Amino acid sequence: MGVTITENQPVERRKKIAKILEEKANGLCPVHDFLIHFANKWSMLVVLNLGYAGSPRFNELKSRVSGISQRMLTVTLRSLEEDGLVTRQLYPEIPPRVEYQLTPLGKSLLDVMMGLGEWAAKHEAEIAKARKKFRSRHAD
Amino acid sequence: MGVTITENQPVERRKKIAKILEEKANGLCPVHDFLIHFANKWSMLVVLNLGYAGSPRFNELKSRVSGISQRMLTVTLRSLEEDGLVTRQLYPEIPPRVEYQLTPLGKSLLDVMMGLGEWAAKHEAEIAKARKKFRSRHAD
DNA sequence: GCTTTGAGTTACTTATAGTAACCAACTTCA
DNA sequence: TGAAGTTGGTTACTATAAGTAACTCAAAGC
Repeated sequence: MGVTITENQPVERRKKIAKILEEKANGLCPVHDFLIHFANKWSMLVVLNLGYAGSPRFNELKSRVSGISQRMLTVTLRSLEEDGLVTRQLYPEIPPRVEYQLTPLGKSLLDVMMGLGEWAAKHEAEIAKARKKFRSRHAD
Repeated sequence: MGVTITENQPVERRKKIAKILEEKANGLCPVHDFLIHFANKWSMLVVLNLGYAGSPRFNELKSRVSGISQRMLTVTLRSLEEDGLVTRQLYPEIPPRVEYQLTPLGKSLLDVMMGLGEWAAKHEAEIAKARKKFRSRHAD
């Protein structure tokens, strides 16, 4: 009843996260370092979409990830490839055919990302409500 | 053995995510809409740090979230407050005292974020290896 | 030859992140 | 008296990243 939600989190888990966040390998904690590359909407949406699309071709992926431009899809895919989350298979035909796929590492991240996607979908209305409230309070 | 990791994901779950990503309320899918606000390293790191810091004051949080500037912390906290993830408690003293705290909504997101943090820590070395490999292949 | 095709580039504009200096108003110390 | 320190910010500016639109390549089809 008066129990807060974080208390559902095992204390051990919270302690571990605290430790990770304080840890610094070559100047940055691993979470920070990863988020620098990955914490942007296109990377996340591309991983999420690759999760159920199999091994789509470039344009197929482009039409799935609604709103993304050709350039940003290229940039995002290169970055994911660099981090070892995605493979790029080029078939040297003309016009070219290129297929993208999650690596095992990418698939393991997908599991976590799906949680985030589900959270976003579940709490959509609550967030919208909060924004509305905030804006009416801060309107002048 | 030859089984890929995504196959560990129940098919039902993948289908649901696919549906969510295609869904469009006022032009955007809820995941996209949420990520526009939240998919940046500072928001994620602030939520993660608030997760174990209780209700820290502004400067306390600033020193925890390593590398964040005063301005970006302010901007990030306002955005989190707007989305209903964080509360801001101002005590009108001088010098001022302000305490930040995750809301229940913020705490529910924390659960998911901890998964992401743990993933990043676990796969740090693998990512570093992939980056090195990518760079040596693409060096000219 | 002119058009289409897929998977990108390139050049350019706009938005966001990052840096450094400044502020308010009260307390402490000299 | 008056200079310096305190906290939680702003403001003005620069650097980086995202977004937009036009262009490319090499072959196939008309």
